[in-house]
Amino acid sequence: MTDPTSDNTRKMRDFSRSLPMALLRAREAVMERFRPNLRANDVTDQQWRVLRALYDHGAMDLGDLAEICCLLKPSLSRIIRDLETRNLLLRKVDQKDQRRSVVSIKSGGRILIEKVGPHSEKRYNEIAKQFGSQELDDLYSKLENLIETLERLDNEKGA
Amino acid sequence: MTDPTSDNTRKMRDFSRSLPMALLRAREAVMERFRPNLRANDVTDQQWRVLRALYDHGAMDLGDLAEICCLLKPSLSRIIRDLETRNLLLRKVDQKDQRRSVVSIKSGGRILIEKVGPHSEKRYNEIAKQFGSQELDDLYSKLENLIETLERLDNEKGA
DNA sequence: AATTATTATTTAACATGTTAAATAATTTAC
DNA sequence: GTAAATTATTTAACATGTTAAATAATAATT
Repeated sequence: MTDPTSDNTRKMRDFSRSLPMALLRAREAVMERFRPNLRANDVTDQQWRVLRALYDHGAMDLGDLAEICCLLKPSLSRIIRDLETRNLLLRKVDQKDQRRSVVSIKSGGRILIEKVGPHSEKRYNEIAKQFGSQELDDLYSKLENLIETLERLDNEKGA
Repeated sequence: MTDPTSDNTRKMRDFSRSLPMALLRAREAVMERFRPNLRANDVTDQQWRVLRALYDHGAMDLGDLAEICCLLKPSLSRIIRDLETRNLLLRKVDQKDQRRSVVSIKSGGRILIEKVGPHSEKRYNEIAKQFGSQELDDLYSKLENLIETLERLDNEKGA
């Protein structure tokens, strides 16, 4: 019974059939299509998310930005410092609450988004074509449902 | 036209409606359920994947392990070093090809898996109950389809 | 058989993930 | 109004992600 492949009578789901792994693999498979374009323009995935969120939604404090970008605050803190140095965004202290920093995208950042974005759109359309727009929309909405279900559960317990 | 929220006539999909973001959020929402149990037993997500893969699939070389665990080789290299130190796995040089290292789980690792695994199963069942087993299976299979579609495309181009 | 190309893994360097603790401003309670 | 609790952000320390380059062993060429 020392052979690790020997039957352990399935008390647990097989590793390769796990939801977190499937989500991770799917994301990697998708991002593989977008990364070359990002890297060619000297932005990481996370830097892109930050700039894109500010471009789409306007100025925001760091807490909201972290939430929207799905980044932890310490990570965001470093990323903002870097992007500010590169003159892609502007940061100022909120005068109504001086704990808060509010950041907004600058023209350099906008130019970058408008250069990189359309290329990403093309890649997205390729994916939609191969996988099927219907299927893609359906997948997207199932993901949203899952997220909502899980977050609702959290809030009930947390309350 | 300096207001960043002003209409930019949708040349690009809105940031928050992006597939990579949805996949990321979904994964985070799910992992939130599993992490406390992992952390309480001193394993990171990635260390868990490695041990779990070896537990389920038996001894493997590092290349295959990286592939299965969805880890880059430099990351895996460090993780293996750490887990070996903690005596959770065994590593030896493949005598037929001395470039390769073959790793296998040790009894300490098995004990850990068998301690942590069942708890994770419970969490998984909670998710299935709330979201619906049907829905969950369907989501899972759509993810698999997406992964396959994208990887098939890669291989055609790469060839 | 020696040279070259390829393959498996590691090292190096820097960006990000993650947790806990530190800072500093604001709010609550007293 | 001041001490204590709360909130926003940063720092610190270590694990991992990511890319490029180094190492070392094998395979392919000649």
